[in-house]
Amino acid sequence: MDVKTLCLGLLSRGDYSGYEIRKQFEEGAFSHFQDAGFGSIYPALKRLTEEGLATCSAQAQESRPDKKVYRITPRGREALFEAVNEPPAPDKLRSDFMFVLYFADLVPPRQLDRLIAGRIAHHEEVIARLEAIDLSRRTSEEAFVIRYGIALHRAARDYFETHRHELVGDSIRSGATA
Amino acid sequence: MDVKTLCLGLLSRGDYSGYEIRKQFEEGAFSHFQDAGFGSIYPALKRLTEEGLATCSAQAQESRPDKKVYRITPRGREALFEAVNEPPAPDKLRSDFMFVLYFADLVPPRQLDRLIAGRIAHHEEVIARLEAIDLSRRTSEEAFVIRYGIALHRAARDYFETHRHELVGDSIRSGATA
DNA sequence: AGGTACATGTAAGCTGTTACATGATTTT
DNA sequence: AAAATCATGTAACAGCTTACATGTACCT
Repeated sequence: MDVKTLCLGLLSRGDYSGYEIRKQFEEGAFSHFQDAGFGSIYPALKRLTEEGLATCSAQAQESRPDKKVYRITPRGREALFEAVNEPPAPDKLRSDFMFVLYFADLVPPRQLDRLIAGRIAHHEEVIARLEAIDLSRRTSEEAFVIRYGIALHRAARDYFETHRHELVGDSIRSGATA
Repeated sequence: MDVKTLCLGLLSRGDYSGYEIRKQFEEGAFSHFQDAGFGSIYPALKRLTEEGLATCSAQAQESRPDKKVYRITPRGREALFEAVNEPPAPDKLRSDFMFVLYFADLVPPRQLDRLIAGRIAHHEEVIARLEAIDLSRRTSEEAFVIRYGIALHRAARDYFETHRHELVGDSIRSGATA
């Protein structure tokens, strides 16, 4: 799924500027399974407009660049319909963190401990962010996906809390603290 | 983490050919958090050799191309050490499947039901594959990562089994089957 | 005085994917 | 007879990331 389709999806639920779209990728309901930065969002919105899948209206603002608000067109909705009815490509996960853990014997115990603490904190953050979303204002599909995110991040957090001692516990207790 | 470093990691646990490395990405302990195809593995191994991080010995085989077996060098081990002691980049997950679910109202209920059934089956497959790994032959770090994979895929499977009715249950029961 | 949030965009570069090229052996 | 497995590699392409370019307003 390219960034173009991702943007189209967001626009199907409301009118947004590129800046707002990026914020949704960063903080919104999508944030736990998709990502995109300015460098891919702006060109994507441009192409969406060129292809007639969205329209753009520039809103003049004082002492700021024009805010360009995009709106999905009927043809854009068709394109989104077709995209979600295609068999989805397999998930792609790339976790440098897990790679590091796989070779955790090469990492000093202290650093490893900090790393895992940071990971747990990160999961807590994501959980808090997703829990803060008011589900009563969302479609049941959206709520399903958001709750999935919460469930998965909780599972990850719980795993680390329960098993972290298997990685760092012993090394910390023996001489490493000297 | 680029494919070069990923290959270096695998080579730190044994000598392998490009073909075998790909199999490990596909089926091995890594498979649930990293991925790479031939098109990136072969060039990566070539560069590893050029940079003196691995050596390559071609083993002649009858009626097959030479099998090129790579072995990590001491400098390769140093490079791996440095890589895993760098702060890891944040995880990157791209899930077209979750995107589709987010807009599941656009998908016919039957198709949605099949999609979710397939997803559950996929999680079962990954769980079975990871459970088949003999942990007694692995380092505790590797076992930790493998068990993490099992835990996460179980959580995902359980979520779908418990909540799938929220997405498709009602639509299936009402007129859609006509 | 400095950092963050608002606001958009381009260009170069890096990386990875897909398709192509080749060919024998083993399994179904 | 077809499909999968073994086995390596290149070239073109697509896509995303990073850095650059610009500037105001508000908060600390």
